[in-house]
Amino acid sequence: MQKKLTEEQQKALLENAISEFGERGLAAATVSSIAERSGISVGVIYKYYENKEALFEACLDASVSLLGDVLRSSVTKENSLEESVRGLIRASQNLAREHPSYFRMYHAITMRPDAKGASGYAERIERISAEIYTELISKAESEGIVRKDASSSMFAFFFDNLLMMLHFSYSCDYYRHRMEIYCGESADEDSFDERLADEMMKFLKGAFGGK
Amino acid sequence: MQKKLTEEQQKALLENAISEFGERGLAAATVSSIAERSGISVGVIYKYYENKEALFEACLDASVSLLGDVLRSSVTKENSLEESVRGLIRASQNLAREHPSYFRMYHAITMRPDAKGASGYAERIERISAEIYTELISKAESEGIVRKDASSSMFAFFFDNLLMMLHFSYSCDYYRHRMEIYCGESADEDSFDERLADEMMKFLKGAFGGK
Amino acid sequence: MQKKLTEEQQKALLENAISEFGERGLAAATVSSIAERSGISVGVIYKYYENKEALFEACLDASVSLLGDVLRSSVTKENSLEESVRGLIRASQNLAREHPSYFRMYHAITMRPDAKGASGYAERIERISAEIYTELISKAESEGIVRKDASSSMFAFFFDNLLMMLHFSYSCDYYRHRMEIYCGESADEDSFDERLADEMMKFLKGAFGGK
Amino acid sequence: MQKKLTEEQQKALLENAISEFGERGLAAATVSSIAERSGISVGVIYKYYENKEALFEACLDASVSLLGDVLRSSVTKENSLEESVRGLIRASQNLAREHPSYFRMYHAITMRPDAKGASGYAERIERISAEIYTELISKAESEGIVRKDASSSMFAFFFDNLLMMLHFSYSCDYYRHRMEIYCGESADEDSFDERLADEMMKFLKGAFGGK
DNA sequence: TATGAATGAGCTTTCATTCAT
DNA sequence: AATGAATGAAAGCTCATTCAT
Repeated sequence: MQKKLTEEQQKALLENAISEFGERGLAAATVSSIAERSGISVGVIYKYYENKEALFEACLDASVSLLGDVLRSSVTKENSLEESVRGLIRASQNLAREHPSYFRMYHAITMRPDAKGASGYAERIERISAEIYTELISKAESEGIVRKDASSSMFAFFFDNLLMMLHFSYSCDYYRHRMEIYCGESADEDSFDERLADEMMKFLKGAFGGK
Repeated sequence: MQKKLTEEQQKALLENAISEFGERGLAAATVSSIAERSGISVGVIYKYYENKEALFEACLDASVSLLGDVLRSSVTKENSLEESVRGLIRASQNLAREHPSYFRMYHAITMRPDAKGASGYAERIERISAEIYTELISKAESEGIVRKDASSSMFAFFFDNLLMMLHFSYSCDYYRHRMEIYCGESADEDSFDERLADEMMKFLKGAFGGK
Repeated sequence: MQKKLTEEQQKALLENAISEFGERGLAAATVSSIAERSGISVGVIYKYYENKEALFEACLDASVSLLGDVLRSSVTKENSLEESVRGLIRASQNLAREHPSYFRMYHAITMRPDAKGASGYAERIERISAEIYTELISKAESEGIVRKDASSSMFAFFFDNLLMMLHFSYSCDYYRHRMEIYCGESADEDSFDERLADEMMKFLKGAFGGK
Repeated sequence: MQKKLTEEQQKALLENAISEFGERGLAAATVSSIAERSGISVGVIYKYYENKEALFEACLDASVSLLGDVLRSSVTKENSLEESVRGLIRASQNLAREHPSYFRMYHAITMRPDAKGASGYAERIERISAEIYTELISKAESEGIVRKDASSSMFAFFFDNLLMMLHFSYSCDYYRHRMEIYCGESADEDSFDERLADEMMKFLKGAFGGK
């Protein structure tokens, strides 16, 4: 017995919970498995979180925060639009390789039918996206690259969709496998990520550049 | 007591199971709820499917088949490339509005970490996509619209990603909400679907047409 | 596995639950112990009763019903007031010896602080007493034995108090022991019950008859 | 951290434990709630009492002592028999209104089926009663009021029963409600207590005076 | 010596699965 | 062959008790 969960243990708890939830989903994850992974007792989890649901929410929070931080930081004022978008893609690839569970958590929410939980998170998560896209659009305008015949909001939607699928493709077994089918077996090599980023930039430039 | 589950009852079972799994996910769905929805007994489900898992797999199979059929049928030889792609988009929108659970099932697959289930399904599903894309590419070639500087496989991947997100956006609460944030609250009006299809076509034409 | 809990098993379940609750009280009683005593599985209890609380309520109902039936039947129209009261005492003694748990259940409710549970039962239980006392009072009036200087409602209260303590004295270990201290070690002999009834009649006659 | 629980803190602990046990019963009461009520830590309770059970026993002891003290003191040598009995009744009413938990504790003992706890307490408690009744009887004899045809031990038993029910009627929700049904809704007014005492005296005088 | 967080056994409840009818 | 009640393993959660500080 220890006097108190150390800072590390608390972090580990959250990290392990994210893994468990990411792997099994809210319903199938078990609190005792999370406790075991974390080397602590079941009971103590309930000292920190009211119940399994609350732990899940905390995991979402943590994931969303981290994702937000990383993605936001790749869109700096110094970079050009093109550099920013490429930075976003590369950061996504790296982050998803390192913390696949964070994205799987994200993926997991989207299954929930309830407006309360799911939609509440939608707001929270999209607020991050919004910040990023606002920045990108101002860049785009200052660089004079704005296709006039397009709905910028829908194009932003498509862009975000592509990014999101990139996240899943790098973090969920299924999507990774699918990506390999499309893009070849070299999916875990490092150069692959560069190549994919290149192609995605081409795709986006064409889409946004218009004719 | 009935002689045997009729064809209709078996179909209803699958349909209801898809709804239940689509709504709650594998873990949270209950066999007895499925039985109840279907107006049959729990016991008989176990005569047709070894266990809950097997029923789930059958639902995946059924969903994938149906989606495949519908999507394939929207890419006919008679149509031009543009007509085919637009057909794919419109069919996806309609199908997802009518049978959201089919897509949610699809979504559910992607949660599974195991190579057995997930990867097996990846093959199965992508075989369908492959057929479609083979057809599309042959159209593209015959129409002389092939951007030469692009990796066609990766561009196909991006295209499929966009389509997939379209599916989710029309079938999962979370993604629908997100789409509304991007594209406005009119998301359930009929004209909205047309408009979105238009914009998506523009996006794709730019991307594939390149400069 | 049986097709269905037989009528006997259902009765046994209730009976055993009454014993368990009577012995340990609501909080300390365990559902699995009740299942074990009854030779059935835990799960099936939840098919018959929504939860432990509901089972407890059902036990109260059953106890109260039985007590009511027995006590009511000992106050028949044919009997005189004196015979009726004595009948009530003797019936109480016998019933409490045979079904101590029924009275312990009764005793158990009285611990509950909530007006909802406890008071609701108070009404239900006292309705039974009310019927009995109404009958007794009409007998008393017809026999011309009514002390005029007394509050009949309060005297009824005292009488019921004495009867209640009689119940507890015959069904709870503590009260039995206490009765033995007062009335001698012969408390479980049969003649003792007769003697006690005699003395109680004397006590009551004095009280009600006045001087 | 304090040096040692002060006298007051120890008393408060006992007092609060009595309240908690009185309100919830042994099983439902929680040690940490008692600690919280008392402004001390859980751990220290285990320095003073081996376990929850032991604390409960100590609470019983304390309750019984207090009740004994108060009741004994209302039967003083100076008072006549009648004054003493009335004093006992009035003291019971007041005490039960002020310290309902003490009586609920007492009530709680009676639930315990074990000879160890329950019977041991019976002895302890009845020793107190014994002292009181010895005093009362000597008064009765000196006043020449002794009904010769009655078993004095059984009559004492009945008398104590009435007193006990009085205690419960003033301290437990259930019994209070029941008393209101019998004696009217005015049960919490002060004059009510007087009236009830009067009637009880009449009842007892009749019973003991006999014809 | 007091603290109060950690422990983990144990309780209630659910539900996949079985099998007597 | 279908039924649906019974089974019982397993989960979430609580709280008496311990012990590092």
